[in-house]
Amino acid sequence: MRIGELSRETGVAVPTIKYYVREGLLPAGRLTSPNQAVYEESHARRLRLIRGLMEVGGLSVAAVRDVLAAVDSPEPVHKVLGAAQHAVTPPVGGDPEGLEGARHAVAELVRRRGWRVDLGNPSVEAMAVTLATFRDIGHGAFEEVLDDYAEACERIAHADLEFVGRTTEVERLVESVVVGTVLGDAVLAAMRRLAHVDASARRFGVGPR
Amino acid sequence: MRIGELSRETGVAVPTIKYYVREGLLPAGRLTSPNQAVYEESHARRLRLIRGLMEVGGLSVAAVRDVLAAVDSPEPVHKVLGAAQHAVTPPVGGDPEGLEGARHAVAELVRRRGWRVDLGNPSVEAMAVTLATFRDIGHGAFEEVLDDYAEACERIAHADLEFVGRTTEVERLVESVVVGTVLGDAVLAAMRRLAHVDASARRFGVGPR
DNA sequence: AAGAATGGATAGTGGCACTTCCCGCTATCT
DNA sequence: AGATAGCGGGAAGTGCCACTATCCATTCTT
Repeated sequence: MRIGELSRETGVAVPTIKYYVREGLLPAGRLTSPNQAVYEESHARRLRLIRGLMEVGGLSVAAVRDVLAAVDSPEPVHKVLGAAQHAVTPPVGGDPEGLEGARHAVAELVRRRGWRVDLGNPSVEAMAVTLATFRDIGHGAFEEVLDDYAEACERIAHADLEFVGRTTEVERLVESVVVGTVLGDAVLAAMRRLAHVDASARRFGVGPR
Repeated sequence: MRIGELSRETGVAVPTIKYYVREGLLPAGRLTSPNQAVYEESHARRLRLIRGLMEVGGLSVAAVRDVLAAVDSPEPVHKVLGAAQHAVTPPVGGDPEGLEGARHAVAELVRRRGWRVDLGNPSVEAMAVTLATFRDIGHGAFEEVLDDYAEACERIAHADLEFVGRTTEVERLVESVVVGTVLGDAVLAAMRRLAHVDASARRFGVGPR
């Protein structure tokens, strides 16, 4: 496959493909002469993965690079999970007012649920920052739903692990972890909105049906 | 309060505050003379809300404007929910290969769960695009977990409605809907990651404890 | 009285994800 | 064999976004 075909195949413009190669997201094609190269089906697959992570997952080029590095690394799955999460968790913004208290609330939650989670985990901090923001803007009562969220998340995590375990091709198991992590967020967010609409319709008796 | 104090109070630079006023995110201060204005505590609260939506919720200035318009509108709560969701749902990117089939999968899910959701809802389309992307990159098996996700989301939506119902100040009820929708996503994503780490630790027997 | 701060407006900045342009070469059509 | 299209590689440019800097005349603070 030449670059033009790759472009047609995936819907990604040729200069964009070149850009991704320069940025280290996509391996270069195999040169057959000083200015001709061939691309394999694996390039097309990788390219679709890149676009999915960016367009649906909302990742930046830099984040995609980190995530793909995790996918390609020979680490065991649970280490890759950590690396992928680290790459995906956006660098936390400024630190809000009640951050210390929010950190404590997260630690308490982790303890209550008996989660085997290191409190240095970036998601712990991300959650603390979010809870602190809830407090700052006067909606600290949100913390009362945390346990409901936690139970829901336990169920989701269990299902996610099942899904990953079902992946037949072992060499793409790590990829399915990463994809499930990133794109799963998008599905979850969309589905939560649908559930909101439904719950709201039931309570206020409006909408279809 | 003058603009300098407002800036110190909220940690937002003075030119940035002026920018938000120009962009219609923040009402202007009340002029006491041609070049002096006073700001109330409400401005500080609104400013913190803006920063929270942007930094934690990841919304653009334009999205924040739309969300705040919903907050300020005199519509009933369930209408505001729809408007807020519309404002928050990022315009869907390109349409992937198997979009039609994915749309069908979403419609089936909605039918199965008996959700009172209009299939024209932007979140339906967002979810279809995401599922189509899963298929495109060879992880269509993800759809097998949709029902687990759905049950988890029903629980979450129920808890969210409870939370909103507990809001005592009626005039900020709509705000709590919007905040819960936007920042709740961030909490949910972070918590799902923590649950992943825990589930992975249990299955592979690593990590703390 | 003097220095700092303000409202309002215009222009400029830095980061990001491309996109354009160019060169000399190669593949393909006729 | 010649014409035409496509290619690899690199440098520069584009458009958008969220600010940020500068300016001026006025007003507040000390």
